[in-house]
Amino acid sequence: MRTRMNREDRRAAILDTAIAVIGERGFRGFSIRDLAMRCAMTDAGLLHHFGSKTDLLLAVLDHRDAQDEHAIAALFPADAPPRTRAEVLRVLSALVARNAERPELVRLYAMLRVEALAADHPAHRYFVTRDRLARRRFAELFGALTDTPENLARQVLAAMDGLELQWLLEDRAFDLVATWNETADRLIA
Amino acid sequence: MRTRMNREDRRAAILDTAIAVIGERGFRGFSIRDLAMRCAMTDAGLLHHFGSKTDLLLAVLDHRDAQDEHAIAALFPADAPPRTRAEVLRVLSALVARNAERPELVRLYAMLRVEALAADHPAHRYFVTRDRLARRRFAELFGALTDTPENLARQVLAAMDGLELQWLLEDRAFDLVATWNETADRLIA
DNA sequence: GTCTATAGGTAGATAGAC
DNA sequence: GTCTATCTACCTATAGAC
Repeated sequence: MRTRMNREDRRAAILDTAIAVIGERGFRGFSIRDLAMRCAMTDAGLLHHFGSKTDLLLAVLDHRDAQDEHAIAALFPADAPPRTRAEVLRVLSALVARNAERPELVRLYAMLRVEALAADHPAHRYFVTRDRLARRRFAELFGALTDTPENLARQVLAAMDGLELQWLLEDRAFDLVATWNETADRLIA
Repeated sequence: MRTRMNREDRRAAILDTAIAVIGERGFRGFSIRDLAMRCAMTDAGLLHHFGSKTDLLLAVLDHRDAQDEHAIAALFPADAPPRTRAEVLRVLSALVARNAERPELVRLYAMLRVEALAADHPAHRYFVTRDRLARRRFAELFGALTDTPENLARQVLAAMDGLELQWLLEDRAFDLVATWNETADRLIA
């Protein structure tokens, strides 16, 4: 007796499982068949919803971006007001705290970002654009704090990503947010 | 007219090419056949030297460790003398400078470290052990500078790895060593 | 919307000739 | 030591039944 799902719910369920599977094995390392089994379907059934493996990957990334849009926009308002150091630290801490609640997502992006270094990877363009945007947003955030905001943005992003990966490597054995707050306090003048 | 190689030279040549190929596609993403072609051999010929794909990966890691042993030992002497802040910064800078000359190696380790998050990855144990050792060495290095050296070690390692990955993502468009020196100066009290 | 069946390709690994 | 040939297994994707 299987529960019937409508198109939207089924797609959403597949995408959620795909986040975990791709995060574990990478885009190249996972198979449609394996993902389909975890969704209690056949591979053909799954491909009915997403035409190809590549389309599935891009759908995962789009899906996540749509979900995160509001939260990100709230932290980085378009009118970009000048910020005090305390405000900046609070924004960064909130970002990390958000990620600390979504380890599968942190893992997905860590995996794909490295895999997508290869120019022929289907997510290569996506990550080039995404990282450029992240650097720009961070540089704007730091505009009032230093005369080389691009440089600081690079270092802060690197430290943040590095610490999140370390947190996964150590099986989340330390307090990510507390440790990040310490790093940020040292890194930002 | 092909150049004949003896066993040692052939193995070394394969391992060098494997560093590049695995760094580009990951362990799961590359094929023995592709690697063999880049070495101007067949897959069967290559497997004569390394019994299996997994054995090849472990041979790559062993090979690198043997090559790096001396350089690392010189930077982290076993008698572990107390260090001044300036000495510590110099050691870290030397480590990063060394990596800046070996981008294929940085990429290999970045790729494998993420891939090997999965417990069934053939290099999983290797990286668990390796990261623990790195944290211990760094903590020893920071012993005289702070009363929470393990905590600082984690943050410095994370920032270093994160910046090296950023450097690859941006196609080495910034000066890795200079940027790292700036980060380290801020991070280490 | 999900299935079975299958096409068509590529993978890792082995056997045996040279 | 390297080759050709081959085995077995798995992959993505499609066609068509229900």
